[in-house]
Amino acid sequence: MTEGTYRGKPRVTAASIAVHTGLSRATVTHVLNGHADEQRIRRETQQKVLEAARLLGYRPNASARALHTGKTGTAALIQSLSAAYLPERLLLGLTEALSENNMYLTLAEVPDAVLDDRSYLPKILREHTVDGLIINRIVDIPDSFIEEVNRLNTPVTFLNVNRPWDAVYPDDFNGGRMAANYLIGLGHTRILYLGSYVNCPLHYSQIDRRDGYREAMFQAGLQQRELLLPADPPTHIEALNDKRVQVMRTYLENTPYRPTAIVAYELAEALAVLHAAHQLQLRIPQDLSLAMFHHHMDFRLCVPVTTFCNGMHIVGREAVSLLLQKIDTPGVLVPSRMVPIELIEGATCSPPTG
Amino acid sequence: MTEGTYRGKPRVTAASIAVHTGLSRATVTHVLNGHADEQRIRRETQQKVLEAARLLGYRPNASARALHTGKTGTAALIQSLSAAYLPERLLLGLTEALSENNMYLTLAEVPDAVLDDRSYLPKILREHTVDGLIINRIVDIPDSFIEEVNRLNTPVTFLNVNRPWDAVYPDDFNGGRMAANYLIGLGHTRILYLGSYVNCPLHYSQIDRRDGYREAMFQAGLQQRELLLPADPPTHIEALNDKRVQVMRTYLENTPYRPTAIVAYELAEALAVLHAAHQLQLRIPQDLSLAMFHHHMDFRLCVPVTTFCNGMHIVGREAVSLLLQKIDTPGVLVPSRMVPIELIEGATCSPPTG
DNA sequence: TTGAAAGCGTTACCAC
DNA sequence: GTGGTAACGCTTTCAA
Repeated sequence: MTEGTYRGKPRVTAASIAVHTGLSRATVTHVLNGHADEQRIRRETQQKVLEAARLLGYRPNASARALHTGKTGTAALIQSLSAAYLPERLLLGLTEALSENNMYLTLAEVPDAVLDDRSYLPKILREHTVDGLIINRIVDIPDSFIEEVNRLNTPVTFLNVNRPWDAVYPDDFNGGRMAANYLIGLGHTRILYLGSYVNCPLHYSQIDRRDGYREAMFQAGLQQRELLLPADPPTHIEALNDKRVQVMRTYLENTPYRPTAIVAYELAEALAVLHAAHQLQLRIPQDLSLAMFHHHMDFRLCVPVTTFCNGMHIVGREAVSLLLQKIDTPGVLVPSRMVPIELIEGATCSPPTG
Repeated sequence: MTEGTYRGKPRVTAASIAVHTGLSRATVTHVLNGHADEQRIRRETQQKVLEAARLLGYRPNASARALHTGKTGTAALIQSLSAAYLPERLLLGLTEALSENNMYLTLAEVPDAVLDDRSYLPKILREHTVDGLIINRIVDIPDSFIEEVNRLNTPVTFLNVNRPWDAVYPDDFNGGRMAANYLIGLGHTRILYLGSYVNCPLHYSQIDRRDGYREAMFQAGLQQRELLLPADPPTHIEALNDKRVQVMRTYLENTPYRPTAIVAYELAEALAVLHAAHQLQLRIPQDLSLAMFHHHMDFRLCVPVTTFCNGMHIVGREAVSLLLQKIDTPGVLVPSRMVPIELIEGATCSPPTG
């Protein structure tokens, strides 16, 4: 018996079609793969094959093809379970670009413990399942992990990490400069950079945005001011009396020469500003301008906060393009690509009054 | 030559190990698959095999295994490109549960156009690439699409859609009741249900939450009040003068016997309430209590809004469990599972004052 | 304990 | 134009 079964129904393979049409397997696959004309197969025969395929509900078996071609047609997105940064647009950019190349994205969350244990590799890396890996901003990737990955001989691209090779990430340094210069251009001189304390090693974006801000302020001959809010509230209870808003309010109340504009590292900091300002009856933007970094302009906030957008959609697409390049010509180091930050004007910035 | 090459380096297969150790292929795979003891293979031999595997950097080829077993070890998440609802916790629940069963999640976004064109099936459905499909809340799934999917003989689970079979979704009707009863329990009598107009067919959750609210109010002998905000602002310009907040404010200002509590359909509606209340100098919760539905308590808002949480993490896990069941015993209809809504108390609800 | 061999569904080369 | 056939890497049954 040459035909397997599935759920009681016969499994339809290329062979089934051959049997059904009375042709050979080769002829069938030639037609199915579009080599029909090249092989000068009769129109009539082609029709017969296609008709049979449709009739029988033939679906090619991807595993079999993969076994033969050596390509699975998938890329894996690897990220740490606890600290995943996966905005919808990033996901969209990745799947979209992969799909345009007839590939799929496979998700592989990695428990953090694994990253520390140098002897253990996650299953997706221990097997030969994907054509390439996209490693997404694993905080403080251990060298041992990178080493293991390199030994795999599988093409790898890094996402949202500022490595010199094989990475795609937003140009946050220039973003920081842009944000500061934008406010300077509006006439502000007392501009605060607002970040947060974190419990883990700094992400490059935390450094670069701030440094870009510093550079712009320096160039303009303005005094740099920086404030760090307490770390994000980890638990429910702490959220109830949000320390972060409190710190922000205290700062705005007590600082001599109160800033007239703020560059916020991310949405979380911007929200703290909005709340503190509300509590202090400071009007935005009349009394205080606010700009932030984020992956999109979030309309649901009801306040269109002027946003320096880190183009995650493009980051995703570029990452795929870089990965495909590495799959095509393996073994070469590709210079990293930076994606420009883009300003989306909102309603929270205006020239300083008074 | 029996060994293929990849990037100039020899490709390591089970055969390589056999050659390297001087054993047969079968012995090697027996050891590799843990059938060693069962096959009573010498300890010493086992060691030799494992050692060689480690040394050569052997990684089993998933395609080859899949070809033989008929299982690829992946499930596809199918969703419409435009209206994807993919909270992180849902994704986490899915990947987590799949990973516990040694499976992966493959993402397959489907352009909306495809859903309308009954003759066209997305690539992932046209091929035999995954063991099962998880179809996520595709707004208004056309019957023709369901029909096509059923013809595939591939196990399917639906997510966030209230179908009687093969679906997993939050119990939004009971959620609506819970929310209303919670506020009633606090002593409120003037409770508003707040939704939004939408441009597409209603999602079941929009109906069920409201109906649950209605039922609870009816049971308590209280008057039902409902307000629909204008549709979400689609463009930047419209966001600048947010109609939604305006409508909300007008309502709160002008309604006789202003509600003392509001049940909001989702975060977006809750934010409109928060902003309108601010503008009207209404204190929350003293002057106005607020509860909403969402997939988690969003701490970044700085206001811990009392949240009726739709347990997307569990929904994801249950969907996988249901899918696995369908993969194991194909062809049977499985009754859908509803996931209970869970209350997470915040700081926006209190007994009415005055 | 170990080895030989068949087969999974596709592809592609090489005869006819 | 068409039809054998080997190969991809793995699993599993059956002999030895």
